[in-house]
Amino acid sequence: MQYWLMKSEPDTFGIDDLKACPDGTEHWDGVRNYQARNMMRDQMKKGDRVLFYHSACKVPGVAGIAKVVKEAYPDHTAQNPDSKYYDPKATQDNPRWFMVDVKYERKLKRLIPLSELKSNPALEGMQLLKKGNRLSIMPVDDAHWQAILAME
DNA sequence: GCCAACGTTGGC
DNA sequence: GCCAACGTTGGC
Repeated sequence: MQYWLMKSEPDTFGIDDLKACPDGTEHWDGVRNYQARNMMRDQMKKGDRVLFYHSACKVPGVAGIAKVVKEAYPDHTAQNPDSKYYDPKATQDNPRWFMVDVKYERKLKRLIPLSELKSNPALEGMQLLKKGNRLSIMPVDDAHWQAILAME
């Protein structure tokens, strides 16, 4: 079992939006970065748990927990010319982009702001906190997972 | 294969 | 809205 962190912009799709989905489950479409895609496609397994992170908003931080309920399959939005995630290079034979399904588990008791994560010595070295980090999906160490939940 | 130009992410 | 960091594109 692996822990992950996945970023989403709450103005577009936040933890409450996931919660509101049928069965609390939604496909994680729109990943258009190769590193993130590879991790999602090759390493994310059913049952893995995910920190749902709110990015590009007033108070960025960890908002809740979700879990992977379906492993990677082609991201069909890449083949839809009307989608903002359309990629003309994606085809049926070579879908190029993938997604997983995640299911809402719970919101944290409070949103844990990035500023607090940064000042927690237990989280030193965490990928999220590294300068210039722009990956929307990244693995989280067991110890870091525990340390974050201890901040609730 | 190099690298400049450009686009995007995301914190502040 | 600014800007640093990074990824991608495309000319050469």
